[in-house]
Amino acid sequence: MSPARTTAGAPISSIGRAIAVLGCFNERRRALTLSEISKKSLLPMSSTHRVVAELVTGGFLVRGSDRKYRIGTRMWSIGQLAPVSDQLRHRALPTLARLYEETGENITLAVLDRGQALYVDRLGGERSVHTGARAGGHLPLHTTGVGKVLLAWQTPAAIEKYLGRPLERTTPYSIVDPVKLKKELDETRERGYALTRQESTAGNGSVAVPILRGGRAVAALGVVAHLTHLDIPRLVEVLQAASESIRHELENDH
Amino acid sequence: MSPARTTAGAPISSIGRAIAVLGCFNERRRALTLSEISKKSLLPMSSTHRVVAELVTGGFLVRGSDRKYRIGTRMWSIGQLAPVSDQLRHRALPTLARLYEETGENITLAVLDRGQALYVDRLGGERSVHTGARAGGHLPLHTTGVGKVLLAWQTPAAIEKYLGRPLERTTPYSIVDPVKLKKELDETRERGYALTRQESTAGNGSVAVPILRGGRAVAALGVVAHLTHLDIPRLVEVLQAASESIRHELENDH
DNA sequence: AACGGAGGTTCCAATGAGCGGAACACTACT
DNA sequence: AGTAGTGTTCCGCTCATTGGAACCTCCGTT
Repeated sequence: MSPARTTAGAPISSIGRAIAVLGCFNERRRALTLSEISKKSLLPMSSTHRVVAELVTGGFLVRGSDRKYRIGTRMWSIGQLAPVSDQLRHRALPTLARLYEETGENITLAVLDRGQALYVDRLGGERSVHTGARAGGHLPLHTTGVGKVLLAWQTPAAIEKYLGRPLERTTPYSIVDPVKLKKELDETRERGYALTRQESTAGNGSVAVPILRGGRAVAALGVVAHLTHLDIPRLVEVLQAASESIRHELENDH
Repeated sequence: MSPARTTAGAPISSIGRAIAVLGCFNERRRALTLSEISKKSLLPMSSTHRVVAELVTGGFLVRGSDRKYRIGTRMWSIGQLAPVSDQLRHRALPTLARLYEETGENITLAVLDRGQALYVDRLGGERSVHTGARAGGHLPLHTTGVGKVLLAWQTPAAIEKYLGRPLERTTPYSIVDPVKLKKELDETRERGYALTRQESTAGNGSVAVPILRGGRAVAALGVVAHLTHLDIPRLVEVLQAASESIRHELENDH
């Protein structure tokens, strides 16, 4: 009897293990030692060692001079072929860059993916604050500006469905009460943009606007900044202009 | 005896097969049917079916309504964690966007990766011409502007090594004679930028400049456009300014 | 309606690739 | 020298993986 196959109930295939290993990496832990991978993936060391070695051979992992493993260029390269709102990203990028120049703060572009906000692009690293958002990363809908926007402009049914699930708390300011969140979403829809104050990360606030098509948000555009920098009226203005501009780009020749 | 393990000499592990399947996808073929994958990967249909099914379960592949398979969001998401010139890309993006606004043409940023030009960013889709370049894609060093730049500013030894290998031809204008290419590289270094005329794709030309650090090109910045649009003096000027600007960005606070 | 072909899926017996425990290295800190 | 943490190799058992074959489901054609 082989323990690993009996522990979790469902037997895990070799490929499933490889994916599990790759899944250990995330925005917080981009470099892992073998033991860390072993712990996170719940695989025995020797199995981890073998799987990891094969992934390195395939170029999906690389081992740095610090002996830690990282996601390899090959994985990035193939990943780029995924259809992740390609149109949107291409059309929006120049506008995002302009926003970044104007504000000097983190600019984020997110879409709805599997009940979370998927950040498809993010501009502005060192000049601005550190946020949880990363291109390729997922964050909850109810704690982020772009998330609240994406949720507010969904169908009522989809909103209800989201409210029915447990709402995770990430800071003391997170809105985790379904009733309060529903009210917040209504207000967001009314005023046309969303605000957060330390609901996702301490010290930060955000403003976000939807990119609308047929009454639904196909994406959300946001600015994250330190609370003390947050000039809301100005940001709302530039964001709404940018959103309009992207909407036009999307409508042109397509 | 299992044929698949004896055909190619080296036995291929389950994980290796999965990687081979994912490797079937490329810029030309972003959506594949099961049979196409089977043919390309040289795996029997039933094996392909199983491997693909597991990759779908893991979110590394998705099946569209056209029944074709595509790279999944999960793969993109994890791939984003790969350290692909992160600093460079973040710092350069606003400058790339400005270049795009100014020229309206394809702007590319590439680095050297495994003896090829790896496009780490590309701006400007529909407004401009169609090129072979794609963020995440690899192209030969000797047929592209950014490639010639990356090669020209390597060590003499690295250049000789490259010249020793067979040079692939992609258009009738490609330079595939090592002697001519060496001369071309010398000229490139002298004048400070590279030019191509239909050497990569028919009808297109390009201008490219290096982003230098310590006498070596850490990256190359290029513009690809239809030959008739190619205002070389102007492009050289804006590219060199942009290169300078990115070089400064890279030097600041790091 | 019958045919044919291509694409896709399921089945199943055989088997060897993957499995993980154990023993072994290597380093670092004490 | 001792201990703890990390990484690597070995090896016999076994079950997941394998691929041929049968089957299914759409097509367009006859």
